[in-house]
Amino acid sequence: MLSIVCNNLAMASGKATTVRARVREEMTNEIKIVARQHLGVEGANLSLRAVAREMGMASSALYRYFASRDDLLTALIVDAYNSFGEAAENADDENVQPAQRWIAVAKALRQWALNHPHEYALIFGSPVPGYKAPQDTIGPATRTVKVLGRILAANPPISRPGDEIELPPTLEQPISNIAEMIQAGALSTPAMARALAAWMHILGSISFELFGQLNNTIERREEWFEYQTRVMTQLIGLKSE
Amino acid sequence: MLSIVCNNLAMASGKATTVRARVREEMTNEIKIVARQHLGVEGANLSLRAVAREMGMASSALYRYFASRDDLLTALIVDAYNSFGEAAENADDENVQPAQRWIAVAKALRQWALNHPHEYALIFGSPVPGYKAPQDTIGPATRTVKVLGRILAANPPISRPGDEIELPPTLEQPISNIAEMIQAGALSTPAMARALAAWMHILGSISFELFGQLNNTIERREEWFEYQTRVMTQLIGLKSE
DNA sequence: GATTGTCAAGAGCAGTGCTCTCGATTGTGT
DNA sequence: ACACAATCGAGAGCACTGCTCTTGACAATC
Repeated sequence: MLSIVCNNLAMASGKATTVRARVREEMTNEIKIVARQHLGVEGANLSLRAVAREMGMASSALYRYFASRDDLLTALIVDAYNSFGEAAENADDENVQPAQRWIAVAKALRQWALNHPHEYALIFGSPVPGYKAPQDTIGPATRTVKVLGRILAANPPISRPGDEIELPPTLEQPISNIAEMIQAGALSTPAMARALAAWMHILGSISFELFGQLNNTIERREEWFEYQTRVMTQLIGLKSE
Repeated sequence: MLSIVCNNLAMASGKATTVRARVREEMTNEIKIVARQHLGVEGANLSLRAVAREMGMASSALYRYFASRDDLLTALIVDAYNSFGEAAENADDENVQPAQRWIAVAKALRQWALNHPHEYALIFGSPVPGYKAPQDTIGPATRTVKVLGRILAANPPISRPGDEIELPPTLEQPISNIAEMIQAGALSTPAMARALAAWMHILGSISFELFGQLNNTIERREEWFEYQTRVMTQLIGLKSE
């Protein structure tokens, strides 16, 4: 039954190399799927042996596909980043007013986190002990912020009288570098800085809720999150309808 | 040599019960200290056996003092919450202007997190897998926000024209409940809501930096954090200088 | 058809949390 | 002062973990 799944997926992926390569690719995919499931019920401490057991193979055989447990974790992290970024991309609609655009993306990210709590914890939670994030993760990691950058670039924030807190000169360069990276180079540095603050607020707010800090305080979390995000869009200076 | 340390500390602690009780109390303290050190170099996966090894005793003997590894972790979490709250309390100076007060506390919290990264991860990072936060933690957890509440209560935020985003009616009650809890009941609910958003921004910003998301982007992190926090105080409506 | 590369399985090592039992020590009541 | 009870540390042991190495079976290639 495994082979059937493998063949189907191999067909879908399109890469028509040798049969062996296709099977191998499908095996690694299967492993990641099972590992993701185990991550969902077990938490961050993923057991290779348990994954192997569920797949009906010896634990040692897993090492043909992933050099170590950290390697498997890295693969899951990359996938999580991509899935997170994809959620943002799908939620973004260019035909919507800027503030609503930002809020919609933020809500989609929160919903993704609620649907994939352990994968969210994998990328934005405390780093796993012996693990060092490899270079593979920085690409997919920028995918999400690029969506936000697109919103900012398309709708340059209105200047907000009274908000002119002088940006320290030493921060000018790094902030404008970030603006370049997310392809919103036209933004003023204070606007970019406020947008970054809003970004950190989004992640902080999601983490706060997901990691249990909101228990026994606020129950209407969706509304609370949306309200907060709307306040932050006003801080950024995004026009609202 | 261990007994000497124990006696000294027992003298200091003052509780003059039986010798056995004092030694026991000091043993648990000693265990927590060693565990904290191991937490610092090893990360979240704390090894009871390693702690016991370092203390020169059998791993099974540890179970005389902590019923399980989770129990030891809980003790460390409670201590961390208290230490975190204490840092906030010490940083708060009533004779300072409101915005600067808020910023000073925020900076102190960030500094504490930088000095105790693993303890910070313990309380604000992803929850450890099989662990359920017991009731013991909610008391020390509110200690920090009460400091912020004190600042808000002593300096009711000025109303900010243009920021009147209607707070959803369903949020009125929970928000004012929070205001009550942190003893800032006089605050308006929108002001309280904005302060909460600022609080989540602080934690999000610290986590962002501490968990490595800021790598290769911003180097002047102290200035960056302070700038952001100042922006947020303006959002709250705290008077500056 | 023989060779080469790939794969899964098993045994084994060092480590983990945790339980149980067994002496030894200490504290307390008579 | 003595006996009883409570406490404590150590050791063995169980089931589990990540990981390595070796062995044998299979498939692709020349």
